[in-house]
Amino acid sequence: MTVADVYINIPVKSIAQEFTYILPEMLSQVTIGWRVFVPFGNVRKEGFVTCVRPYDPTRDGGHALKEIIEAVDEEAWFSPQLLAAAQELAAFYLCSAAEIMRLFMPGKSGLRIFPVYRVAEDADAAHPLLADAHAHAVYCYLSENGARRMTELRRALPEAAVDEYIEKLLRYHLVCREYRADKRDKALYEKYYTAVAITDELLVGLARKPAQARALLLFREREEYARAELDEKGISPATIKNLVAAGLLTEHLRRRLRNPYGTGAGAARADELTQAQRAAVTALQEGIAAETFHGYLLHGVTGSGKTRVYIETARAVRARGRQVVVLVPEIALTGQLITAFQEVFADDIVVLHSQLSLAERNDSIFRVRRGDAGIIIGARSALFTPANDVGAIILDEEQDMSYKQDESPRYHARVVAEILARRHGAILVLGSATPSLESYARAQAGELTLLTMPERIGSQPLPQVRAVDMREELRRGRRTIISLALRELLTETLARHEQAIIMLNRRGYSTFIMCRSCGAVITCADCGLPLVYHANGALVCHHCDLRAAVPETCPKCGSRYIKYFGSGTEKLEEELGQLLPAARLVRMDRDTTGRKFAHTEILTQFRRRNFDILLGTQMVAKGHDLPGVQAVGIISADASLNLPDFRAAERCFMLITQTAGRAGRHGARGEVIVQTYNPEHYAVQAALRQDYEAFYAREIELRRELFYPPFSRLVKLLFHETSRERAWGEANAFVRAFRSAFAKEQDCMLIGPSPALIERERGAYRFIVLIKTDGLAVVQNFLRTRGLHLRDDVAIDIDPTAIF
DNA sequence: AGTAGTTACCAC
DNA sequence: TGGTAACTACTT
Repeated sequence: MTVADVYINIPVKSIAQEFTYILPEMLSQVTIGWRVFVPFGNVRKEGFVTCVRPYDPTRDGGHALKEIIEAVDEEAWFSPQLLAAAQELAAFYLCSAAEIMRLFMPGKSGLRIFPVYRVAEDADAAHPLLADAHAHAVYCYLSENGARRMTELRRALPEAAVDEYIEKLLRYHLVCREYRADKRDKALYEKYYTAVAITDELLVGLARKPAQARALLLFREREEYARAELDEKGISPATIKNLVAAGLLTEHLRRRLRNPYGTGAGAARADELTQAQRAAVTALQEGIAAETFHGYLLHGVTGSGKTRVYIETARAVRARGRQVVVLVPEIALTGQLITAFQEVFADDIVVLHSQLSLAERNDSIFRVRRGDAGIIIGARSALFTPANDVGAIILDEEQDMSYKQDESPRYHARVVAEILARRHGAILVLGSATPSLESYARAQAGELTLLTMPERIGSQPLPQVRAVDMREELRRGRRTIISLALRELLTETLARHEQAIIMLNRRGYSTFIMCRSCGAVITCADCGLPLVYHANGALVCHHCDLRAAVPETCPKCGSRYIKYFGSGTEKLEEELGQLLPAARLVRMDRDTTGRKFAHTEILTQFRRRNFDILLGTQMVAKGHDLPGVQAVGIISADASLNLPDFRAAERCFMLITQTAGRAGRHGARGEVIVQTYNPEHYAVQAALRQDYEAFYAREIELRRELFYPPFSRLVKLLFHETSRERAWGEANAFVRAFRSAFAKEQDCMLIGPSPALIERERGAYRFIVLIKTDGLAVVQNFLRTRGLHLRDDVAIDIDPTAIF
């Protein structure tokens, strides 16, 4: 007898283990990496096969084994390498393997599992419950029609309170519930037609069937038509049907792949590579030829042409027949990358990100698996394409914090990319104008090969960056968001018919509202964060999206002196409108980009010069190529400097440098104004000079002194419980255990427990314990042995981006 | 996650 | 005593 070890596709810690099933002979094709349909408890679930082996009585004899019901696909979903990578990731992030494997399929599961109800075999038709008219109606419907879904029952018996009576019928075992599954991958098929040889004789024979003759004539011009094409040409379905019946046309089914991005021209106009680009490409080509893992850090200033290097990398990988994954931090950035790649690779590209529909993602994956497309472009989820022979993984803007997923499993795309690249024997290319400290330190240490592109293409100068000291503005009595200098720059820019970007990293109108009498800030009832006032009149919690009305009186002291403080993008938009009434403004923040492709629309409109000023949160700063922009204003890049976060300076430096990089990429030298309350801060200073090395040199010393990454790795533990005391107690119990186990280790520091910034969430109190270590594996093992990863009240975050 | 079985507590 | 809500154990 053969058995299979299976992970159940349920993202729950307490069943993060393999379950053994009998593999029936019918399913002998099933091996490692297949998706299967299995009974689990009283339900049926999707599972992933991790091992197929002979029955072993000592191991499997302890309990009765159930049989695998079905295979989900016609082939394995996971190659052995991908399965191994998933297991390695699960071990690293201390989550269940199923949680990682779910990432590899659109919609987290290949099956839609639903219950159906049917009359039980041994049902007692004389049961007293059936005296009830409703119960009887439901029972009769099921005995006449067989197993039926709840939705159908509700529709068929609207009077009968079906939900309630099904519950009762189940309880008395008159009806039973079973589970069926549908494949969620709904392939789209199109009908195609081909004709037999069309002779004149044949057409004469059809003289009395003019519609059929007309249809057949079409096939003299072309061999094959799709159903829709015939439809367009006015051939009726009946005519087609008759021709098929007469054997004159043959019908074929072909899978149609949805492709929301269309296909590109493939008309590559190849500009000469710059010297720096050539050097980088040559080094990368060597790595590609070796077909073993090697990591590169491509450090190129904004406008140095990193995209071109990615394209040449992809070209070299494709020449060897291997696949390429190209990641950008946000869906909004896929657009321009796709355009650039389509010029070279035409339809050898698939796009994958979470905003596509399930069907579109499934079709994209199908194209990759069939080998129709070798270049996968997308946001971090595109890493989890079941591609079997990847030669290069490229992360653009590798420093971007959105590469970290902030819900479970809390993976970082950079870590996942490296693990996958090692398994595939692929190269890893991390590209950035402002590399993360972690990556730059690794490059310095020789773990990654550093490729530098210090100049913009065509010797275009970097923009000129000036600081405006906002304390000075205030002293001169100017209280507006826009400083005098920025206002002048904008006026000049508009007069020259050029475009400008203004970045203010807070959305909404006023960022908090406070009582003037008692100083109480109005906070979110659910999570305790200050509520943000929006121009539509609502108070919004930017964490949990709770909406509230502005209170008439202070909830604490009852006074009526409630005032608005702080400025967000909405107020900025209003002020700009008053300051520059002729300017055409467009705002881009989370509130204006809710819809699918809204980002792209705004940016396209702006590129077409339908607007003069693009204002928004940090999303305006991210890598968009906007040729008309000569001026950039950064309203308060240093607001984050006050946060209790060791990455505050890094964030500030990167935000200024990245935003400034949008200015003057084509033609004249751009101008940037940075409004700041901390003009002498080293991060601001270095950003003004756009001097990455200077910033790095200063920052890395601070990190060394404080034992923060890259000198340590962080593990964040979040203890959450409905009872504040229990949460606090559990956190402290862990701290005691940790301290006694690691008493002698100097390379392991523990901070906390301390209340989380979001003190409450969904009714739970939250405490944070932060571990700094240079022996990450030892800490991971400690957590595993103590079973922390199986506890429902503890969330483990390896390499957290936010530590509060 | 989802279920079935158990316990606790209310109404009568 | 019955009926429900809250809690717990378990899934191969």
